[in-house]
Amino acid sequence: MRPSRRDHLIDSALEVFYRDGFHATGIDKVLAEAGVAKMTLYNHFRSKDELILAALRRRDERFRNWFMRCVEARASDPRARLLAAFDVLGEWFRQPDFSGCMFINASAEFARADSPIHAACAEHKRLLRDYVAGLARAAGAAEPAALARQLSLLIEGAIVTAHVSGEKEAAAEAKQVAEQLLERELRAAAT
Amino acid sequence: MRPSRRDHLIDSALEVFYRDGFHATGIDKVLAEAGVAKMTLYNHFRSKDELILAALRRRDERFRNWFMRCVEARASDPRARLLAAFDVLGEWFRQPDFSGCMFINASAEFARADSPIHAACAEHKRLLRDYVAGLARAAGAAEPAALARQLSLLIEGAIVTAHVSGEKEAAAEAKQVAEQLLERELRAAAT
DNA sequence: CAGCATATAGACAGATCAGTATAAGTTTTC
DNA sequence: GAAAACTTATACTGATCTGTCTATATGCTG
Repeated sequence: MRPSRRDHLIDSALEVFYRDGFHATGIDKVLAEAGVAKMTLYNHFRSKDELILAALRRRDERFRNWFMRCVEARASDPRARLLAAFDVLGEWFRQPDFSGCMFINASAEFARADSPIHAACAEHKRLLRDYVAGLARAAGAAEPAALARQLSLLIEGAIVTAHVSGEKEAAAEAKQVAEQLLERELRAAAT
Repeated sequence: MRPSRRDHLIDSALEVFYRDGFHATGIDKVLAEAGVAKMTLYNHFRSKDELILAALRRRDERFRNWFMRCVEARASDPRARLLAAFDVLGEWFRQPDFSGCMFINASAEFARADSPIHAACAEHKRLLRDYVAGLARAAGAAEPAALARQLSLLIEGAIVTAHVSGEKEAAAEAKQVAEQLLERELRAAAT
């Protein structure tokens, strides 16, 4: 039992839900993709929603790891890393299976703020912004939290624009704005 | 035939699809909401997807009208109007039935770029950005198209943040960034 | 009033949905 | 190697899905 059935099930769910959406995807499609029996699924998860939650948790872990690794491989200086984040976004947008942010998509389908799925999406966004805030602090920003909120607006905007309008260059445009923000913020911190 | 059945059907579809999502909403729920027979629906629309398209078209028309009216009521100077747009966003986010941008939500559920529904969403975003570009041009921006793309990134980012994370203040934060962009862009145009 | 377009309710098709039940088979573990 | 835990296939529930069919009723128009 190396790649446990449970793990494999989550991976298949992740792929299918990201590609085709949550409500549009039936349990049977996930099972076929995973090559696993239905009872196995319901042995490991109470319901479809719990499987969705597990898939989102895995996506959060994988995506943030991938993102941070890429950022840190591209630059070592914290200021440069803040800008490199937008280059990584551009790389993501150009991946052939790019289909927007899975958490924005999930929030669209589970719109009630009290849904556990929606809450998981908000949590993902919070963690990503915390990472940006950490870089901003390391870069010596006067107000790292405020800068992180501003940069995150640009990040979310670029993701949406890349997905809805297919404009992969949104990452580069967001980067230009980010440069202005950084310049001003670090100038302010220097005084 | 004053408020025609067709119109009423589109209005009901608009409301229910926006509130509950597209795939999660059955035709029967729309019919119950509209108080209309099923055959009437299929007399006016080929399929559920065509009804969704009609609802999105109406939403596009209504939303853009509402948005532009609000912006123009809040300020008369083009530069001030560009900033007022973010105040209008904040007003939108605080509406009790706010559930994100219907077009971002639709793009999440209909992710394939070749879907007519997805295309309608891209078109809506294009039209909204064109409006911003018009204001930017009137404000005397050196590069109104580029400024509009940047401001649109902030708009989309604010919408997503307000919906996913429930942070209605995202509009005000985006406005602060917009002020910096405007200052620089109009300074550049003055030289 | 006659005629025509449209709307109605309701049943129906056939597919798919999430989730359960059962009984046989396979692994793991002790 | 036997017991315990897990996985399998298949069938089944009962609900819901989109879309069709029919037969009746309503309302507008000439």
